Amino acid sequence: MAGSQMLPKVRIHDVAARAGVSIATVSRVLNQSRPVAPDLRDRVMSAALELGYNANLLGRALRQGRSHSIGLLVPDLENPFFATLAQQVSRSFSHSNIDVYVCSADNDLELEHRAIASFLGRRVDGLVLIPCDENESAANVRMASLSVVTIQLDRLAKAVKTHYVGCDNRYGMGLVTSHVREVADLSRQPVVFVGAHPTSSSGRERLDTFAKAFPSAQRVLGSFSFEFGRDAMERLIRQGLRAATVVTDADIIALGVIASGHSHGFAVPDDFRVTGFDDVGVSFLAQPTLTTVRQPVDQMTDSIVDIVLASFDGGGQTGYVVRRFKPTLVVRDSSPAHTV
Amino acid sequence: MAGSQMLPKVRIHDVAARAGVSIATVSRVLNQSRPVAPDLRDRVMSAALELGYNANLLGRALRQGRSHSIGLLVPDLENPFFATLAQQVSRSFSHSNIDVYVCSADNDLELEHRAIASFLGRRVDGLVLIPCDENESAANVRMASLSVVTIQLDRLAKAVKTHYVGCDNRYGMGLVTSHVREVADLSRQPVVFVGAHPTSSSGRERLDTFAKAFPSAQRVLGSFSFEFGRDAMERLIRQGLRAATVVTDADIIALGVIASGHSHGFAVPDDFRVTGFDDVGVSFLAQPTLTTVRQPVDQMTDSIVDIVLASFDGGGQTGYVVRRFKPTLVVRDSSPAHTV
DNA sequence: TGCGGGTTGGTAAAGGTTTTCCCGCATGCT
DNA sequence: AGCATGCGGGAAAACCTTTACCAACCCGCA
Repeated sequence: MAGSQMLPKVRIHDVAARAGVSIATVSRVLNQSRPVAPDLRDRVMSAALELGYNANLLGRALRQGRSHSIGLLVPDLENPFFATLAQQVSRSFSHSNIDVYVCSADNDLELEHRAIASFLGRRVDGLVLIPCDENESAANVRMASLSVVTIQLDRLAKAVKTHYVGCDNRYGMGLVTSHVREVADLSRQPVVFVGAHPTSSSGRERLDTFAKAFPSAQRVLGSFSFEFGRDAMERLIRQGLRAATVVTDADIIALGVIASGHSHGFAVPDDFRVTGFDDVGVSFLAQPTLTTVRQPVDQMTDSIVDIVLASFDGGGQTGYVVRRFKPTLVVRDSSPAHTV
Repeated sequence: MAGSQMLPKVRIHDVAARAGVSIATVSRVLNQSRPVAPDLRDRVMSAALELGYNANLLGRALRQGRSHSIGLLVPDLENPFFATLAQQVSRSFSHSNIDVYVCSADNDLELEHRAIASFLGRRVDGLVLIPCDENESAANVRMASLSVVTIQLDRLAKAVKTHYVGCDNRYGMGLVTSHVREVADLSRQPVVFVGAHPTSSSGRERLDTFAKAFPSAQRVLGSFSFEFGRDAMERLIRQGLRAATVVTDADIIALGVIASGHSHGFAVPDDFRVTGFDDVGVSFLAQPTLTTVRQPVDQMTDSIVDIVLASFDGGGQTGYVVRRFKPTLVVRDSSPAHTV
């Protein structure tokens, strides 16, 4: 297809021929791996330029045993929090000479397995994983960790020992429950939890903390999605709920809750107070603006770079890095601190 | 780092030794490239399984001249429309044996260049590009198109001939302007355009069509982001605007517009009517739900698969595929068809 | 029995690069 | 003048796989 324009690939051999030197010299010039006489270097440089030489990274990786790339596997790119993580991981690595390649597992264990196997087959130098499921993903994560430096991000399949970067979900949900306890007029308004089934570590930690703070509160569980938040709220209202403080464990769920509340004619925060988690970009544009827990995403992704780079140098040292960043509570209009 | 657990990579040679056959036989069994006697095949299979053999895809790609992968380069993963496209492209390819790797250019021409060069160096079999800039990205797109089958998606750098898959933006914006003309009480409410600078083809096509329909309408231009939508509306209100039909060229901008309107005490759609474009997931959860133009994303990504697969077979035929899908207008509460 | 054809296994080349090893040359020192 | 040193260049091995080519074998058939 349009094959006519496809240029024949120019190899290092061609550059060498044009410059009148050996391929070793070309390689040394291009990688600056050893000093080369100025005149030869110039000849090589201009030859490469004129031919439009583009090194075959497969050959290089095969020879060097490293591909100068890492893989990032997210459960779902349509979840804005994961999209933000992906963007930030890329950004944090953009100043190193390591390429970041993103794959989506589409919340499917089989696809997760295939994606990891492909990454390993392509010999990525590191793998950043957000496991789909706290338990079921363990085998997949283990496979990765046996071959390459592996960092679990946000979610942890704790059955397998790897590096981990995330936020302190218990602490974050603790901030929420304190806030809710302080703000909600508990004598009149019930507290309700709407969140994901605890199949991911983040979800479980948040739910656990909430349950410990409000043992008798009603809980509605589903998935990390707008739709679930909307449907859950729908159900609650149908059950007769008319006022409550609704604690969710993700902004996208909170947005669904708010939308459903509005569509039934309720006011937020007057009738329902709502809190989120993650502080994704849209949350401060929600109506009303959303109280949520902000994760220090850029610090998290920066520390991933540190771990990866450190693993290249000190390939020998043992021990896994576990970094849990403290999130912060951002109080906005959906659950105002002052009495409404 | 935790290097102790790193398993030594098992090569095809090891499998062959364990099974007592030659490496050629192992390759033939694993790829089913030629029949192998049942007993040998079983020996090879179990040997591979026991050793946990994971083929080195670099070696394979180097030899075969194809990597069984394609690259997808988006300008910005935090833009939910691009995230959705990325997810859907992955999903559409998940039934072929082609891996999709996503990269973000972070709206930066230099990063866009680097990403494409890396993809080419890794010998992807195809490249799906959403160019950052209609004009400035042309050189980058051209570089790609000279080496590999290239498909521009959503945005088109028309200076370079490639395949293109997108939606008919003029038609889509035409649906909006008809709707606005029909709905808006033009005698009282002005029509205002808030959208991105026409540096991408989609943006330009949408703006052109709007400008042709409402030549004298005010226009505020910025970037494809929540923040711009909010700031633009802020400015309009400061300038004294109290009621209008605000046409935007992206849902994320529309969300910013609505948020700003609300925060200044205005009602949507009573004071301001707002329309979006793209129909990203959040738009039907916005408050009020957002009138927008839906792109048939799954059809678009499916046709990308078709183009890529076709280019593998009929490598010879010439001509570029250009598919512009008709979008549809989705009228919701932010600009109701009935009089408010 | 001899031969041809089809099937199956192995050997080796090829794909593009980096890097080790070695050699020649020039320089500096005694 | 002679020797040690060091710098820069080239040849070739190595990375891992697929595949073209060849050899061997088995079968049936004349």
